[in-house]
Amino acid sequence: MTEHTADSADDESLAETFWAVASRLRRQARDSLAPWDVTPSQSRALSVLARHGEVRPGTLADHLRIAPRSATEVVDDLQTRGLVERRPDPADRRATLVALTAEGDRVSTAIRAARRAEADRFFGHLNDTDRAELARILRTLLD
Amino acid sequence: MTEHTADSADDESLAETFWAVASRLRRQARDSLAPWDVTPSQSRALSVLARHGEVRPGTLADHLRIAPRSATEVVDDLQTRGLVERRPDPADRRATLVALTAEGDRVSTAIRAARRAEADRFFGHLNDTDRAELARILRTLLD
DNA sequence: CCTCATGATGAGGTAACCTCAGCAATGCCG
DNA sequence: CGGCATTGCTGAGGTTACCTCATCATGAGG
Repeated sequence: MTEHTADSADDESLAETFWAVASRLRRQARDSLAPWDVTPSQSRALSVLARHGEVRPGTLADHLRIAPRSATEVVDDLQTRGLVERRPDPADRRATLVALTAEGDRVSTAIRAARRAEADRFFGHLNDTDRAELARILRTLLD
Repeated sequence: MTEHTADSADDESLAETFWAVASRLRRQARDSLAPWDVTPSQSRALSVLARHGEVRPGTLADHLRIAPRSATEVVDDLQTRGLVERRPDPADRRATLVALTAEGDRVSTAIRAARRAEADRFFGHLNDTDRAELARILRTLLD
């Protein structure tokens, strides 16, 4: 009936192993954000803003790969926490520009450092060779 | 004493690459479930039931690593779709046993096959050596 | 047999998304 | 240049997959 090769079963458990790693990494990422009381999606938005400077909500949505309406929501939350501000786009009166506040910049930088430390800790269990191999293999999967 | 070499930036991008792969894999998994109109969390529950036979909601929750209350919810959904049934636990009148219906068993088997095919397709882009390496390295990360 | 623990579930909440409508400003085309 | 579709944002309301806390029945130990 379900006569399959040993490779198939391996692939299935490979996916399972992959998800187990993902879940551990996700938990660690979440924990590392705790000190700033910022959710993962807010943190993603902050990092886009840090990388790209002021952008319109729609552009932010593109970078985050979410619907424009959802970007509005994330910006609302960040604005409530005083981490970003909205100002009119001088080039288009329909549009709004979202920019980090000084506090937002500070928090974003701190989170970036924490994220790096977290990745160090997580992937630091591998030796240099394995880390390079993992990076190479993962990139292969992204073609 | 995580004395590490100057690879911090690499580790960060390694995490990013990992998440990019994860998101691609997740999307493929979601698509492969579409024919059965079953959500990912329902599919996880079905697979636990297929593996373990009839279990109590609480046990199901343990396997899924969710709160017992949330397991009740998943079971409700699956029951509405006719994929599982509840029956009283003869050993404890407080408890309920959740079991796959015939239809649930059929769907669960089909999903398992689809999942295997999906994993084949996804990790099939790697040669045997890389696949083995990936599996080994991921397992290393799970200590 | 009385109390505490356990199993399930109702009620209600949250994060992070979504679509669809509506409004204002813009860009283009004849 | 006037009309009209398009673009940018956001209100309203929905979904998924979780959560906690309270409640109620049953079970188990002293």
